[in-house]
Amino acid sequence: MTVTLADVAARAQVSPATVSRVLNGNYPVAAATRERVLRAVDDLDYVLNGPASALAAATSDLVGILVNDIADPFFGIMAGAVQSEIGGPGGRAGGERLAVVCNTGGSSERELTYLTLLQRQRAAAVVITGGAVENPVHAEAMAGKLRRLGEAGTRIVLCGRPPVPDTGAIALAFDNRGGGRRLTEHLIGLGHRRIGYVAGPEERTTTRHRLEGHRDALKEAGVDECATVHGPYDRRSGYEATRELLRREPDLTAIVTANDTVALGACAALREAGLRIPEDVSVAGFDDLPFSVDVVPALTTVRLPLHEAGARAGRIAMGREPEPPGKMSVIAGELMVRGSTAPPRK
Amino acid sequence: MTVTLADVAARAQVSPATVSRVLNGNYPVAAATRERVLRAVDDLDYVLNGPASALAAATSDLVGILVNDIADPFFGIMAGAVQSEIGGPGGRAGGERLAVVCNTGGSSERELTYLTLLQRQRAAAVVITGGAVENPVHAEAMAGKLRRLGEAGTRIVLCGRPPVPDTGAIALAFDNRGGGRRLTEHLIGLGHRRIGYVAGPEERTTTRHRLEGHRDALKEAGVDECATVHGPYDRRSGYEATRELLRREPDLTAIVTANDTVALGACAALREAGLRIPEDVSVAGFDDLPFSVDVVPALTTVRLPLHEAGARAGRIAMGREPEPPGKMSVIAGELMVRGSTAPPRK
DNA sequence: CTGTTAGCGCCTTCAC
DNA sequence: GTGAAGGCGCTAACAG
Repeated sequence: MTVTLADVAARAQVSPATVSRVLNGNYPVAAATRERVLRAVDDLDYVLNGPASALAAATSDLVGILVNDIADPFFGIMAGAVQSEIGGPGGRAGGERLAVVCNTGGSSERELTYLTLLQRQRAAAVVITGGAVENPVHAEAMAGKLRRLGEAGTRIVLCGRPPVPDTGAIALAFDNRGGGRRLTEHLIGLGHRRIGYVAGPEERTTTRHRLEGHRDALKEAGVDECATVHGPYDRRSGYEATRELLRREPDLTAIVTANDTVALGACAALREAGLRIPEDVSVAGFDDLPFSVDVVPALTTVRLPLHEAGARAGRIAMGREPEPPGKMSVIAGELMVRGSTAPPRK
Repeated sequence: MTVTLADVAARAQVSPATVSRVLNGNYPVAAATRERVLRAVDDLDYVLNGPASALAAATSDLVGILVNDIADPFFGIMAGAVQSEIGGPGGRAGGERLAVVCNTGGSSERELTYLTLLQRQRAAAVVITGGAVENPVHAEAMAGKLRRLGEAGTRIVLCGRPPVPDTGAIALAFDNRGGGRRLTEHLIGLGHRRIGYVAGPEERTTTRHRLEGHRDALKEAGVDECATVHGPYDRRSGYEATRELLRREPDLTAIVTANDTVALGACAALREAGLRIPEDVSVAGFDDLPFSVDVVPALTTVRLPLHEAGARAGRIAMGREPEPPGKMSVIAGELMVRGSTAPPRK
């Protein structure tokens, strides 16, 4: 059968409690005894039973990370950063915590389901990345779930979405509105007046805030809004939405997109239509994913410090960094002007 | 305090055993009773205690996924695919299994550490993605660890690395050698004779196999090997290695790289040196990541069916797809000829 | 510093 | 179809 802590205790001629203390290192144990125990562990190839200790100690070494899509670098970068900060000393027996990555696909039901699953695991913490779905019913359910998780002792950090009041969750929000605004201001500054917009899916905070920033900039400059098309945050959506935009507004001179991935699709559609970037049409993205500097022309975009934000979320989740005042912090984006935007042709 | 199964039982006026049976659905229970139990669960907002059931049942709902770097789409795509196949009916109480993603950073020690951690969690299965480190000591340790994991009932699937004999692990290996060979054959066919190679880190199966394929093609065509530089699988390495190559072999007409990400760095270095792609120098990648079709010129590369491979690994890990004969299957890559390669200038 | 004693919350034979 | 009882493997007070 599988070797247990009792077997180790027997071989080391100590009590099970002592073995437990050695393994968890949270208690003074004589050096000689520790040696003996460690040797026994080694001899027997003993591996602690995680569920058993989690049950007895009422905590676990699991940290949940909710993402829309782990294959998307936007989320992959944040997840990796969270992960890099949750290990190290501090946890039980070795201090290594494990990251449970949950792909929600952007569905609010799956989000809730995964939170329940993590609650079931008695996760030590949960980091929720990406924007939220804006729907009163779901928001209500979400708030309740977060509250219960928090009461059960799970620390919750939102990374890239607005706070959820009265839940105890810490929020690190990106300044999507400000970024969207600066992007469009940049275009207007170059002389563009007909600016198409490929937005993300509706009913999502990220989509709304970026779009609002865009509209703020237009309004302030007294420029009329051109066409806006919504779609998922993927390349294909950028491609199709751009074709649609070109159909509806043949005279546009610039396109702002929901994010860099969408921008890639937009560029492909423009080229296919025989339009040059940026000579005929300027294109702007959002996020500044790693590939964005390598496409030709390099993409003008808003850099979001995804790695830093994820790392910070991880540290806060582990209690290794103080919570921001008011349990909320806004992370700014940085406008990156590159080759994909230029003044419009006369 | 936290509500337990006993509380639910009391409220539904049944025994704890019955509640357990309803929740796990593995046992006949009268419809009326089930109703009552379910209502009580709802009323009390009861959430099963995962560690407790894992302890009692000696199994868990966790599936481990080892990756080098989750922020790299190569791994993100596979991890997402695995994840999409491990849910659904079959597990305990709801059937949802959780994916524990472990970033090894390519370190063999961390790989071993994570396997131990997953063993501790009594993971139902483990999928190990990416190439292996080729080092006798580590290989030995690895084989032992996999064997013990297997004996403890954890199913193991290797996705993208060669088999480890006598461990019971299933292997889905990519045909890196064949892909590398076809890529170089393509270049030779275009007329290239001075082909530089930016390889991945040494002592890794992926690196070695791709390089061997390259050399096989050279030898068969009677073409001398030009320079080869090793480095990590990242953009920066491609950039630096390419500068090094240009210094050592100014007359090269093509560069083959370890993967698409490295190819991006190579392209940047070439452009910086005032060289046009593909007019002055052809560039080829490997993997066919999503962005590779969007860079300009689009990258000639070898497409690996990452999503399909990951999904299959997930299904095999869950016992939902029969094991390949001989516990091993080779997955072919497909040569994608695009704009980044062309005949050399005369 | 170390041993003893109770559980942690659930599942699973075994009877009814 | 349902209840009763024991134990999964470990930890956390208490004593000493």
